[in-house]
Amino acid sequence: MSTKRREGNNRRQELIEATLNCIENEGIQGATVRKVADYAGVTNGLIRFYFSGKDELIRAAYAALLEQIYVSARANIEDAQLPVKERLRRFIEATLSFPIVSPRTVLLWANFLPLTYIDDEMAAIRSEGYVETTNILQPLVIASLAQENRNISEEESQRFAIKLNAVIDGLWLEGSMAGYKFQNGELAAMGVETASSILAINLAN
Amino acid sequence: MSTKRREGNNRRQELIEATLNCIENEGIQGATVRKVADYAGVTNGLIRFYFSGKDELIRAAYAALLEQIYVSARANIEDAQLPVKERLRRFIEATLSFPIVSPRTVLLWANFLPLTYIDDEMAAIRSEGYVETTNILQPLVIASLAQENRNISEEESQRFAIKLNAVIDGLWLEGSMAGYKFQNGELAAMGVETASSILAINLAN
DNA sequence: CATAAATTTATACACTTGCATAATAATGAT
DNA sequence: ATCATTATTATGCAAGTGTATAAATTTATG
Repeated sequence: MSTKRREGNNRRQELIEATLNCIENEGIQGATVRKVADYAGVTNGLIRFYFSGKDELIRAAYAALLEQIYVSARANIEDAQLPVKERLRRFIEATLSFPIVSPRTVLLWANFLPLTYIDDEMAAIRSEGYVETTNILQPLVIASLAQENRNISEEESQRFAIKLNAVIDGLWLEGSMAGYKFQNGELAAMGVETASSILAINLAN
Repeated sequence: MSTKRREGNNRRQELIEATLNCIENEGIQGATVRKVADYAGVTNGLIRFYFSGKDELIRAAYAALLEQIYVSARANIEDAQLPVKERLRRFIEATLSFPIVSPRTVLLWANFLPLTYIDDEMAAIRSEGYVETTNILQPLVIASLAQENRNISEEESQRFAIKLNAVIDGLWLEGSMAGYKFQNGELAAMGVETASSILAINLAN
């Protein structure tokens, strides 16, 4: 009676990846259901079998993109054993390295961003992850400065977090769009340098 | 024989503004020739009278947006009489204030950006202005540091410019997308603060 | 194997898209 | 005022859009 799911069936995930590839290459305008189906090597009707419609497909692709970014950003900082300054440094380095730094990521990000101002559900997907990311930096800042006996107010730590976040975002943009300017690891090093200047602390290893 | 242009005829500029308004509200997908015509209060056929096609309209709108941004960014820094540090400070402040900092500007920027990866002519429009902007910061950095008897290499000044540009871009994004977080002038002040930290110089007035 | 369920394709439809073209209105020159 | 030029609308069309539906195929299960 109970219908078993066929194993190895990852069509849904394949369609999501095809959507991201299609948007990367053709833009959000060019990402029609037929072209997405082409990218996935199936016919367009199949999309309606796995998704209620194009809107749900786009939303799922956006959520998947943000998830991929968050996973990459948090890589190597989960280890609670690490010194906080090292965790902060690793977070900056991960965010300023491949695959977050890439034309693909920034292109997908730019293509989806306007949709979050038009579609409430897209806005919700964005804000979910936004809170998550914001809450990473501020505690690391507070802890890193506390290690140097610098106790700062809640407001100060928030401003530090905003500044660090801005540097990271800006370097991410530049590195993604003009990657030829930077050698391997140079962008991440500049991020750590700048963060050190802002916090008046030495984050380099 | 010579056909005089009717005075007060700014239809072309109106259509460009209508395009920007339409993209801001409906996204690049929603910006069809018919909707743009609606925004301008004319019928869709008229667009083909002033533009060879939709592509040319979009390109003209993008060029107009960039021009508006550059004009705002360069406001108040042209005066060669001003001390260089003040010019640098004013550039940062202008870039981190309305109208550059606004949901509209960041939305339009994000909507156009992907097109510059698909359409070569759009790419050309972007790179024209890109060079212009990049060449503002670096000379100001060199001159500002020289005033403090700090002579730096070409490479160093370039890295400083990239860092400053990153901070400005990142704060611009944050301020445009989460403007409720900042009081009047707070964002610009944070930009000047951060730039001061990066350059190890006092830019505040 | 036989049969039902799950998956995929094929086809059609109503609607939107950019663009072309002709008709109409407004303006300028003589 | 008349006429040519400029500006604007009205209408139509071929191609592309998302979606619905039924047919066909593959897979799982007895």
